[in-house]
Amino acid sequence: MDEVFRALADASRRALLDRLHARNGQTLGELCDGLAMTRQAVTKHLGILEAANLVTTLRHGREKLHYLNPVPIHQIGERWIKKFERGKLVALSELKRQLEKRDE
Amino acid sequence: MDEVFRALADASRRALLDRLHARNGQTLGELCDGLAMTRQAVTKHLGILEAANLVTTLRHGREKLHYLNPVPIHQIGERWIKKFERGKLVALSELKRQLEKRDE
DNA sequence: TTGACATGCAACCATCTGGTTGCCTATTAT
DNA sequence: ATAATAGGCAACCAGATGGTTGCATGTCAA
Repeated sequence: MDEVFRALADASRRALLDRLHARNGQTLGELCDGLAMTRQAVTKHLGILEAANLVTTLRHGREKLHYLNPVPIHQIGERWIKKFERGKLVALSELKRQLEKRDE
Repeated sequence: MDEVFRALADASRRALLDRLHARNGQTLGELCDGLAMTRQAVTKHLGILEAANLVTTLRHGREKLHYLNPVPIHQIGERWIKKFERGKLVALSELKRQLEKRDE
């Protein structure tokens, strides 16, 4: 879980996930295209995404195909984001209450 | 948006958010209780959470009260997580398809 | 008013991170 | 066979990060 959050904390990596979301199964070379980064930097990012189980790879000859695995993202949504959804209005009203009693 | 992801990338900070979710409006001292960290470390974490707009503070005399703001978390859910929800089954079936044509 | 309490500020430190360069290996096409 | 292509490995580097310690400031209570 921590690995997923960490992996998502970098904008370059989120961009890579976006690219795979747009077109799944891209090679390393394809994923490098147009990025202001070395291939090795991209390799490292993909390694981190893979370690977080957000990307799965598949060797096909000399090419390495990358596939997005959205399950961990979904889990974060379920196990983490949703927990804070319900509290939204409650929290705001409580803050309002506190602000109002500021000058007591 | 990037700041929010960054802020959430640390387990200590997520724990602080959890604490505030459990009981909103805690002072710095209260938030430090039971944590294996200096007060200053906690201060820094709270500063990062505040910069990401995940926490709002309110001075009350010599105390500083901390309030959770779940809106950015909600936004991540809306703008980011949901995008990958729909693709889940699609991606899996596509991966399956690729795996099957592996030995062509 | 003076001491205790809650927090703020700044310097310092080790380690992690994102990136680079240089070279090596494996596969494909001519 | 050989050259070009796709990718892997390892060392190195600057700057960010998470943490510490020491001291200063502001506020409340006796």
